[in-house]
Amino acid sequence: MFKRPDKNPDFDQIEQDIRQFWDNEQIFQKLVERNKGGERFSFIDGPITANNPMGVHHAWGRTYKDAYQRFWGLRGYDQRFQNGFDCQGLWVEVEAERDLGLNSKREIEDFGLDNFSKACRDRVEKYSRRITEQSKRLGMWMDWDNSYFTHSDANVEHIWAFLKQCHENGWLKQGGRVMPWCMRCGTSLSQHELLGTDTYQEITHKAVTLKLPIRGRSNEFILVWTTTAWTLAGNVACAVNSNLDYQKVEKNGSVYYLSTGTTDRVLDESFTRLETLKGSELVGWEYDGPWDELPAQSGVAHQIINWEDVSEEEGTGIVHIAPGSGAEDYELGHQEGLPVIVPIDGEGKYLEGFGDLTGSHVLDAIDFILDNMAGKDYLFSAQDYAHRYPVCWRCKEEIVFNFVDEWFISSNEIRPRMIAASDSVNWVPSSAGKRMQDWLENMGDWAISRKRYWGLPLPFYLCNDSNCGSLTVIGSREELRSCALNSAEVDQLPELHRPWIDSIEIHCHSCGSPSHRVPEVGDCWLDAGIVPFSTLDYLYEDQTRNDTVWKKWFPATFITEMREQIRLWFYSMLFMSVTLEDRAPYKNCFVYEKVMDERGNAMHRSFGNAIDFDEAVDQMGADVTRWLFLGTNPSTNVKFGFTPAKEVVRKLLTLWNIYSFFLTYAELDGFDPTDIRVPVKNRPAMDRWVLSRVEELRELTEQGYENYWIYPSIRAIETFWDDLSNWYVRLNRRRFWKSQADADKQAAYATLYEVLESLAVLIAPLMPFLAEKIYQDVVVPANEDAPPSVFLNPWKESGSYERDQTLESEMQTVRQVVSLGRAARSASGIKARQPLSELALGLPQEEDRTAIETHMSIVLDEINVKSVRFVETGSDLLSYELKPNYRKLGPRLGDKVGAAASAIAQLQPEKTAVKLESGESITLEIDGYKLELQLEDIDLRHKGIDGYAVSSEGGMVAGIALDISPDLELEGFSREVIHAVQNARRSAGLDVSDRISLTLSGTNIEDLTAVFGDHLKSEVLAEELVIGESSIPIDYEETIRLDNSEVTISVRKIP
RNA sequence: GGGCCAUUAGCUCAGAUGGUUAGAGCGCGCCUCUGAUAAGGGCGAGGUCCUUGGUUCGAUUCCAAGAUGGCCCA
Repeated sequence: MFKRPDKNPDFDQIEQDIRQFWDNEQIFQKLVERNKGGERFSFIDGPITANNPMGVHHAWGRTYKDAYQRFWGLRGYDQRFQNGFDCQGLWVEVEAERDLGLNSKREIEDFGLDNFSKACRDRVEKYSRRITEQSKRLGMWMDWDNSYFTHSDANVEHIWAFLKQCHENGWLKQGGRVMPWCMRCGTSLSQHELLGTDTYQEITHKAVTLKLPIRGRSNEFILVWTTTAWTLAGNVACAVNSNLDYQKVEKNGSVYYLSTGTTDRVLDESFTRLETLKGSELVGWEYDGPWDELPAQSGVAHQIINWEDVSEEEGTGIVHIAPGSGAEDYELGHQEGLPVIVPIDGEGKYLEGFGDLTGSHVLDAIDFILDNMAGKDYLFSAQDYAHRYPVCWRCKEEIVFNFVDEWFISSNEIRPRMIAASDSVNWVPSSAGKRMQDWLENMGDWAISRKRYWGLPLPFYLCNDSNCGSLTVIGSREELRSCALNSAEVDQLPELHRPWIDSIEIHCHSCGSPSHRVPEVGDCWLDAGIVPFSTLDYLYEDQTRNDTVWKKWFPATFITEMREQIRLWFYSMLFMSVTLEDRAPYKNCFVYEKVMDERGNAMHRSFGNAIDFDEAVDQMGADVTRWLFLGTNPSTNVKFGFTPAKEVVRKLLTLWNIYSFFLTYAELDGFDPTDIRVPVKNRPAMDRWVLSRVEELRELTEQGYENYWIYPSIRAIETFWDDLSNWYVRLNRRRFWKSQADADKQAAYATLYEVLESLAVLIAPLMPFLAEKIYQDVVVPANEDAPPSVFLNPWKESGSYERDQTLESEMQTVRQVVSLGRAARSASGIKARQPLSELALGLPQEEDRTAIETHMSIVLDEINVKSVRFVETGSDLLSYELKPNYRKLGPRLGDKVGAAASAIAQLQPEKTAVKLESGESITLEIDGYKLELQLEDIDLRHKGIDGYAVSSEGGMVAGIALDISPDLELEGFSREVIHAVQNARRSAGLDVSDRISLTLSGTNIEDLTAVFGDHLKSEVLAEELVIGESSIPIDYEETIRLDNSEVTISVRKIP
């Protein structure tokens, strides 16, 4: 039967044991099997990057993923439990490069693309295994042998099909654009890659102000400011805002132009204002470019143009325009018909045609550039300038903006369809949906190409015949095979990756000439975005049938990730799904925030405040980690650390103590839960109350699970087990340890057993280990028919027990009155152990009095009084306060309510109270109106009781009678002695069930034992009570001093 | 410039369909209980519920503007 638990739980050991148990007994497999064919809960896992061990920030999301999947599993829903790994793209490449000691694209190519691809593949295989183990440690249940990997051929093929669809829709375009570009990685970054949290850093650049000669006006210059001096070699124009005012100034003998708002900042010394001009007056002026002598600059006419976005916040109000090196510059240049000069190559080195600059790197060229400008006397000033500047999200090198050829998917046609699809999704919290809408309204074309290696090979084939040059987009491996010059080569491909696939050539769909694949690979968000299709065999079954895997599981019932995924995974899935199926691929999308350290700062390795996942679970345990995450409001950052974890442990110990209490006595008593003979309706009110509370909790928690908003339930569960511990167990302890094995004891055991069983199931998805532990120790040993795991125990739908709301509210009143009574006792200054004669209560509400009468024994016990007296309204003892009931009177009286309030304050409270209580109404006169008031219109508050130590709250008042009769005094003495004996037992090291022989001597002991001897014996499990000197050997003796007596206690254990 | 979120006790955070005494935990001071306890209970100190307007009989709660902080876009 039951085993007594360890006093101090070793959570780590428990979790290991439970995990072992699940493995040995194949519990997860049994669950999956049991639920097969049931209603479906389709979860799609956002792939975790298999590039490093998982961190605590992953653990937050994975806790949610596991909790909701376990919940729907408990309820019998069929699920796929498929985990996903993100396996290719720049982030994997960067880590693989680091491992291999490579530091540029050339070194990768020298190393060999086949070797490099293998290294990348090895890396993701290694870390996917590692993450799998870590996830198991967290308690995550997944079908780990069936995880998906985004570098799989299936994934590649499904993306090809998507891209082909885009091409057929006419959305695919190749074009030159200015893109954020990482010179180290040698690739451009997409819009969403640029926007991550770690993608801006404080960087210091030289801020350069040039004075460029204006043509046809000798000794007159425009002042131009830039923080990217390397782009000056691509300057083709300067822009002013035609609406701004500009100044012509004289300084040190030269004449300069700059905007009025910037003069004081730019010209820190003395200068003379000569003239004010509108920006529009400057438009059309020609000036000498900074690098006119370069071949790349030949034929460029440098002019001042208008641009309304020019502001005065920085610089001079005259902006240098380099369409090859800035996105806005490019747009503007395009409108104005300006030439595009591209100064650098992919590594950041100046191209041919840039004179002495050619071959030097933009990050190293600044000194040369400054010297050169100074030599031409173009340099007005230069100083260090620190600002937030974008860096590569993967390798942290600073990026540049560079004009490159990339592939794009046009977003204009799909935009309204995506907005509509997003609108159909239940976003939790709803602000996530607003963010998605905002993102969709502003999204640019999707830049899908990367000039890299380990990634999706874009299936774009360009005809080798320059007269044709047609683009063929391949939609599947089979199509590639049928179009290939040599189909056998396709059959021999080890995988659909570079470099192997690069050697395949196909027939141009237009002219039949050989066509070659473009060298680019795809954005990794294509890889992740396709999974609602690729993992469900979308291409591999006939989707006109109704019984396909995809039809069964698409769209996902539920997905969840952290908020930045709105513009990443949620976005790319939505894009692809709307393209292919014109609908959202998920129904409920739950979004949470970020993991911070316990003080709310971002976790960084360099700050020393980062916590490794392994360290976290090892030290706090998986259940505690999970509980900490689950209890956080998901729309705020979680403050994660060992200090908050300690608090969680403390809360968990309350639950542990209840479990431990139950097992201790159930073992002693040999309680048999399969033989419960007391039906719930025949049990004491306390039992029915706590069972009703479980039911309330079940309803609330179930809603939390169903609405993907579980965190308020965490608090409710904590409150429940606190009530269970400090109200139910504390008040009912005696029922468990008393010696008679009667129906009352049966009822107590049965009730606590049922509560623990229910609670274990309720919390199982949240803290699976402790829940399973409780279930294994409380439910399984005593019941052969019990399912072997808490997770195979069917979820009891709400309503399986009746709630008793009357009883719940009665108990609420009782607890309120007990609390008041305690406060009154505290005010009396009399020790709680001393019984007193009377608790006087003034309770204005009839139902409150009824509640106290119904549960009188609880009140008497808790306050340690012999009787309760209700002090009736009108009694001289009671004082009152009358307040208007605003809820009633407000709507009825409108702006007269203030006048009514002052009239009520004038009333004589005692008389009015009696009148109202007897059912009569009273009449007030306000502003000439007669106002009739009933009892319900007045908030009648009892304030004090004369002659008692009192406490009052919310209109209730409790008073303690202060007089102590000799009988009461003796009883108080007996309780002191019992308490002292109990302490002695403990000091003697006795077990709670040991029987003793007890010897007492001291003042008044005879009087005491004459009245309370038997009671005393039964309380302390004494079989024998001797007064006076002990004649037998003893195990322990002590003398204690009470108020005005001294008692010697001797204890001997009876074997 | 636009969007989203937050602002409540020393700290961390709940909460109120709008009703006149706004809560918890931690921390602090005093008291107390204990035959489940790494515990528990009571009392106390500590709040302009960010500001200003509006709606309303009544606003900390709803609306608007602003401030501060965070996130996102341009």
